[in-house]
Amino acid sequence: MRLSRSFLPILRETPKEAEIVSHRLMLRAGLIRQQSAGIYSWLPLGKRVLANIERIVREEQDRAGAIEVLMPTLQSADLWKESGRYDDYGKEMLRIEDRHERAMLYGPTNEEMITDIFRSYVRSYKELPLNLYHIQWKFRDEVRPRFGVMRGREFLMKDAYSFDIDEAAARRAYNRMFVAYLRTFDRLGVKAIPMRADSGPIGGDATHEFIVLAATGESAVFLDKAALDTPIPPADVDFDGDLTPIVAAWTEKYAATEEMHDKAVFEALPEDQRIEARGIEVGQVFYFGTKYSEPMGAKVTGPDGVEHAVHMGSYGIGVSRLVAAIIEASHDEAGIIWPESIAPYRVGLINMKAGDDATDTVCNAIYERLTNAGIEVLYDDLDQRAGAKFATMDLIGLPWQLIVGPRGLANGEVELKRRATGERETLTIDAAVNRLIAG
RNA sequence: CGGGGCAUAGCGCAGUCUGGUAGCGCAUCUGGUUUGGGACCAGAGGGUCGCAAGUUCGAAUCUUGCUGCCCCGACCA
Repeated sequence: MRLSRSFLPILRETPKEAEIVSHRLMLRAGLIRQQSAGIYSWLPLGKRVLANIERIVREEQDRAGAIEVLMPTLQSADLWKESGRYDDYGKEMLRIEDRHERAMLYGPTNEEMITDIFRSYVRSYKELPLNLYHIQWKFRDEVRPRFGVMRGREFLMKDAYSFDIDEAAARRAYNRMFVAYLRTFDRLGVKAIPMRADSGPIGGDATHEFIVLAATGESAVFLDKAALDTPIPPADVDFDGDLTPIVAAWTEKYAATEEMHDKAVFEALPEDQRIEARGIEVGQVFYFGTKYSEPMGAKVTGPDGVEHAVHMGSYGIGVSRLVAAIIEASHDEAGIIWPESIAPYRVGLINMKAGDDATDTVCNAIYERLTNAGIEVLYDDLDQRAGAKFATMDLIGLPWQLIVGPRGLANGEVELKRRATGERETLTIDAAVNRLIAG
């Protein structure tokens, strides 16, 4: 994409409403625009990041055997009356009336709807296990939305729902999502640690929150340092096999949110192994048994010829929140530092003297070669001063900057800068292009 | 939902106390000089001062009501 033809409204000054760094940077780098409290438009650069996160989430869900669907944002109140949550949910649920005065709502989550889909079609245990997910906008009318998309009212979430014949099978489904989440967050370039979370009446280890450590995180967390070095399962992990050793490797190390914190256990750890930090919840996995299948009549016939209410779990990833969480965990004074996997473009090509025939020609050639090689390039072809170009490129945080100017071209050279480290290397044009193509 | 704060040009702000022609910086546009870390000079455009009512000869400024937004807390992906 040529900068001259794109829409990248960057801000030099920080709008005053933005308090935390991710929010400031998202506004300044032109990722989002606030439309109302907790409600945002996604501008081109932000949209690309969101799409990249979605892509990785989707790949890992698919790998783990989950199947994508798409449910609507607006739901009928009837289903929620069946589960009893229409009255329980409270003011967080945005209630709407249509022209026929039917009670509707903007979905804050989809357990009821997915359970309805399931019960409409599935009759036999032979069709299990089943895990359906979608990536869709949710609305929760938060009392106090804040920190930009970190706690918005409208947010993009991946939510998966598993259906199994019994608790043992549901545990396996839980483990599949647990492992998928480890891989997903790792690929997104963040360290998200699964932590024991408050599971309400169900008890046990039926739920984990995946938390990214960041100073501006909303919750206090406590963990064993060893959790940070626990290996991430490989891409060829066998989701049909026994995943309990992987899950156990993570869950046996101490890691808990404030609500679940057990001081005695934590302090039994050697002092240099204890980490007290703050974190951002980016995902949660939850086993809740027959909480919805029972009241909503989602049953299958088992091998015993008897109908069983299915055991369910739900698994969420805050896709839009992740954008903010990743920035919180990866930025510096100058701006965002995108992990390669989700960067809106991999390379920022900077033409130091737009309008100069020689530099224009070289830039165009490089742009074409990289683009043809499938590399996403944002080409800064604007006629601006060097300082402004560097500042913009640092702000939007593309992993690589390829700097092309008359000074270097005199020797047939360009400069390649790594955003994360600031390292610069002077290379021939070919060497630089090949380096980027080689990855 | 309790407490606090803010609302003036696209963005950041001054002016409000003490009523009297709406200002500054950045951004934008034009011309020129510049050109490797947010240039300089000259000129220009851009505002129902959040909305409504009131007080007054006169309201950004005083009064009342409303709305929007932000922060702290309680609550939550």
